[in-house]
Amino acid sequence: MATEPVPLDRRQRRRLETIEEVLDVAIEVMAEQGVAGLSVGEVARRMGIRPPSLYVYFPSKHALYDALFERGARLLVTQVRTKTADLASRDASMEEILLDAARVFVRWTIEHPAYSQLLFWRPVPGFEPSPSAYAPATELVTLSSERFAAMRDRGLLRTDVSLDVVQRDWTVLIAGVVSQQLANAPDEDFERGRFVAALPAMVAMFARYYGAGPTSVPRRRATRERSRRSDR
Amino acid sequence: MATEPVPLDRRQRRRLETIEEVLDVAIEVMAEQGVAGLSVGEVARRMGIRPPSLYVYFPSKHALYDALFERGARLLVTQVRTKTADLASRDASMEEILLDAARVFVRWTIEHPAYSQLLFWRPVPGFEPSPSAYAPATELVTLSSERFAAMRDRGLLRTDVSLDVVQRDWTVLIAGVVSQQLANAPDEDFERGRFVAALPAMVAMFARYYGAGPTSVPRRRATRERSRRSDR
DNA sequence: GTCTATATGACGATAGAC
DNA sequence: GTCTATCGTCATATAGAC
Repeated sequence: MATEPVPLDRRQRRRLETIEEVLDVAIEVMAEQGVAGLSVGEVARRMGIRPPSLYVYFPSKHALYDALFERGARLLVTQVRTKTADLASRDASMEEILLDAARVFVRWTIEHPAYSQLLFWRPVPGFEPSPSAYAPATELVTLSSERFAAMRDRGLLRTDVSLDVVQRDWTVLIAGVVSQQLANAPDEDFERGRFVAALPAMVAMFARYYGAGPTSVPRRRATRERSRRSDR
Repeated sequence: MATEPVPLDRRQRRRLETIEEVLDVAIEVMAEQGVAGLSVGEVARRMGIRPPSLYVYFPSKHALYDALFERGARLLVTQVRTKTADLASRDASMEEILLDAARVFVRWTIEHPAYSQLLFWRPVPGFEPSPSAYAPATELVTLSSERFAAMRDRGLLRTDVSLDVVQRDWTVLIAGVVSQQLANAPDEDFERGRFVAALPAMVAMFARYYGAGPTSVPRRRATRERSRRSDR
């Protein structure tokens, strides 16, 4: 008798589809106009609807940014989970594991510059992601930290440095490559990127510095800071 | 007899002072509202004048950004020239020289986040610095390259890698520290910055990798890229 | 050089009819 | 859920009097 057994779900699904479309178009606009150049009116225009209609799905522009932030982080997490090779099973070197992970990560950021700017820079004055939107971004750090913990368990990592420090320095390295590429040569793709090309060397110096074993760390010298008069 | 021997210069000087004030206030606004949040009206408001008056000094908002870009680069160049210790005279190590230079550079960026975002990121959709505004920024690269060239001459640098590559990787490293600090912990100053604290280690791994001598590069292994199925 | 006045338009967001 | 209409605000930029 009921021709539509779940009419509510149908409507909800339609709603979700529209939301996805809004996000797709928003990313498109951001890629062209810059992250801060996103405008509700422009999104509506491209979707063929009027600006007020968007407010049915997003109560404010900030909410739109928030959803974009969360979706970006989710997409990147998925990419890292999916595309990173499971090198733990084989006896891969630290350098192999890290270069693989770095390539997957950096590739995504270069192919999704709009998301990356939103995720890794601070281009929107008033905007800070909500805790729920930030959650998947935290997962990225967790993933990376677990990888380092696993490497330490396998004896690939120096044991005289905390995992937090290793993790921090690793993010600095990756952020440097991404930042330089997106800021100075945003039109180059992953294969041609001049700063992406620095990845192997960066990973090599990192692995040589933080890797365990006598060959990788020949002379363990303290790297504490010195006070120097010249630096103000 | 002539009480004002150079009245034209006086007027010109007054004009230059006003321009300087505009730039000061503009930086102030950018620091609070974000680089993209700069508005001509807000600058005028804080100066106690009307927006049209600003157009006497800057024909457009882009021209204002351009002047800010140039001034930022000039300030940074001056800082690097002035504050960097002349370690070439003494027989300083590569690590000492680089850590000193890095600290001077990074300190300035942390203490001038608005300039830094304008200089090193791309926060303003339509804006690209004019060639003349870009000139002092180029000088920064030249300065750094000359430093590496000097180190090579003194036998501190590996000779099997081009200076361009060394220079590129160095910028990646510094950009990583600055980018992470400004994006993730913009409220921390230079001394307390958690990513600034990564500098000694980053410099150490760089020096160990690119420094000359048998102790710094124990096992010269090729770091060519491998094609791997997992990376898309 | 500074002002008033204004052109011109975009923006985010809301009210209320359908 | 979508629309028209509109509010209120802000923006960049220009014209022309003083």
